[in-house]
Amino acid sequence: MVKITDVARRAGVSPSTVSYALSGKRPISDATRRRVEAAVRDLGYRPHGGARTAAGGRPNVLALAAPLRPGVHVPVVMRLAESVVTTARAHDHDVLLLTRAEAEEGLSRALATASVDGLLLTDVGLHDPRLPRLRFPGSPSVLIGVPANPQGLTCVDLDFRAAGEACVNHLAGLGHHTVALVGSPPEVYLRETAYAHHLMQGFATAAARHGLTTSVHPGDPDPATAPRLAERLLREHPALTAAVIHNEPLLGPLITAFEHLGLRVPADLSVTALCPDDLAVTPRVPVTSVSLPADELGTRAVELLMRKLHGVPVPETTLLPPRLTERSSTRRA
Amino acid sequence: MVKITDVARRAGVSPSTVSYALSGKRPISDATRRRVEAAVRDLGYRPHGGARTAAGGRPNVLALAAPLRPGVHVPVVMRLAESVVTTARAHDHDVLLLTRAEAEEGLSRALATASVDGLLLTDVGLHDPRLPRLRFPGSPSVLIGVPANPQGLTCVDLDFRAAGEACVNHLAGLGHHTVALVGSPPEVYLRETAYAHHLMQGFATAAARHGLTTSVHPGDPDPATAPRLAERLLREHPALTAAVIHNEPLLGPLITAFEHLGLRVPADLSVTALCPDDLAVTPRVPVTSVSLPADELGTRAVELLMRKLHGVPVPETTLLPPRLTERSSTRRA
DNA sequence: TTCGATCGTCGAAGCGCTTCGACGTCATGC
DNA sequence: GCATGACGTCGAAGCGCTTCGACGATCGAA
Repeated sequence: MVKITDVARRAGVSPSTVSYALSGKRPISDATRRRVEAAVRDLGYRPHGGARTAAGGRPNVLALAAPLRPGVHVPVVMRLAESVVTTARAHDHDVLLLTRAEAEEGLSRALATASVDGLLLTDVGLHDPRLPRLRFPGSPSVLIGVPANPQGLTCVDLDFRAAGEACVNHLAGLGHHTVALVGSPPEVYLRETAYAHHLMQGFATAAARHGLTTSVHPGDPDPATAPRLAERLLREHPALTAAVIHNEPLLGPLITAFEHLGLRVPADLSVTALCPDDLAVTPRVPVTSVSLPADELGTRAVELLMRKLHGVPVPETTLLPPRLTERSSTRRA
Repeated sequence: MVKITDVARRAGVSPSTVSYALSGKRPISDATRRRVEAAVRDLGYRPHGGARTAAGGRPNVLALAAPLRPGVHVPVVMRLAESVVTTARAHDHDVLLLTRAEAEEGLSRALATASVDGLLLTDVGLHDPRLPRLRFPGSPSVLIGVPANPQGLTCVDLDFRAAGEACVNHLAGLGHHTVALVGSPPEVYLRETAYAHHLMQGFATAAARHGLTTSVHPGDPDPATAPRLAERLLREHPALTAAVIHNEPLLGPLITAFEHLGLRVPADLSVTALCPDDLAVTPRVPVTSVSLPADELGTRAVELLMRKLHGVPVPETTLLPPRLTERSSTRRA
């Protein structure tokens, strides 16, 4: 292992000078800096992470607590994870992955052992049990999701409330009167997952404003259940002319199921979805949708966290405005 | 932050005694050990990770290089990741997540900065560019996947070759003569991903042995393409009576597509799959399948790595034998 | 010309931990 | 009763790095 003294010797300077040349925390002459950089390159020097941290530096690691709970749509989580890792790397940080059982104990451990600088949390519940820990000073964190009381926290998410409203507004604007929301799997609601709650709220609020008749249906994520669900929707709500679908695995199958039941989309039934853009264009009928910007969420979350780590104040809640793209699945009633 | 000297003071011993009491590297009297443990509990002491590493300890972190390349089935990767994290935690290790761009540079960085103890690699190619690095001593690693030349490496995977053979043997045993393999997306073959290659080999070998007529079809992972693919298969191979499907997103849709074309499964077409068990039971017809034991792979990989880290010799290649479960999608020709 | 103020560099100290050698204290075996 | 070794504990050194204070050199302002 090549260490800082090796670099120092080769560059003909002292170790502290090498340290300063690399960190830029004190002025170093151009000539010296170049010699140091050359030595670093030649020797392939990498500062020892542990030593750096021990000496009061930061470990340059973020923890991503992504509990893979039942009902979450895995590809979206993974996309988020990837964008988190990529963005973190751009800031010279690595990402420690915490999962399920970990969630609570893992957070404190990671912080207590000083092995991470900050925390990123996904799958936030309205009354998430992890929250109390996070309000403690000295645990810089960013939630991807907005709990019931975001005070003293930093949260970022798609504005699901506004997203729900946007879908309803769009449908109401097209003259629809009876609208169904096909949402996340029941488990997601049972644990009061924040986004599902906000979406439903937005949906309900906008529907009430427009005087629409609505119904809400948690959706089993198993595509095989789509025909049953479609059939039930039509039976229970004969006047149904529009649906909002926030359930990735069900989106395509549900449209297919409706069509098998003799409903043409969008001629007889208008559909809007809340899902990643690429998924919206996959079904036979490209679906009018509010996009779920997993990549941007990851990026934003990391950037907020980096700012916190640098002591820059950040807003308590950052909501990305929903972007509704009209495609071929909605039409005037 | 509570440090080892605090614990020492409270327990009335020296810091070194605390260290030994906790690590067990030297004998400590029961009484002392209990006092130390009590102090640790009372104070909520956690050793500082960086300091520990700096002082020659190991960071207790594994790196998981899971490049999320096009064509990989995300849920399987995620499942693997989760089982890796869980198993690693059971060994008191954390997991650093490396992704795409990272792959090559990230590996050396993680090792060079002494921030990880070992590496876990997924999505292994037959001639994976990461291999040379890994044969170097001082980079303990386990590949999840078996490259063309596993010499000097440690690999673990489902025995995809045997899995391919098992599917074909099963179908041949039922009297089928014309069998199609619907495989991974083209990208997967283009980068010579190990598992896809081995599966195809096993498929071909067994088919040859049984004198079957075969065809191989990479499958687009977009379920919407299933009808087209089904139609093409039947057109090009009118004698087709059986298929092996190794393409998770396509499995259900393809079966549906066949049925829409008037083929009953299994009456007219027998289908076997290579996929996680829970996916096999999802389609209308539960599918005879060789299970893809993502959990077990993750667990095995971590355990192999832990053994290497402890200096215990491990086999070069560990292949999990395929387990074929008969369900309702295959029948005598 | 002289006096600060900067600039650029160095040595030493210290981060929290582990580990090594040393040293007292007991049993034990003769 | 004494050497012997194992046991249990301690102090000091050191891991590789950062950071602090110091100090000569350089430079502009008076």
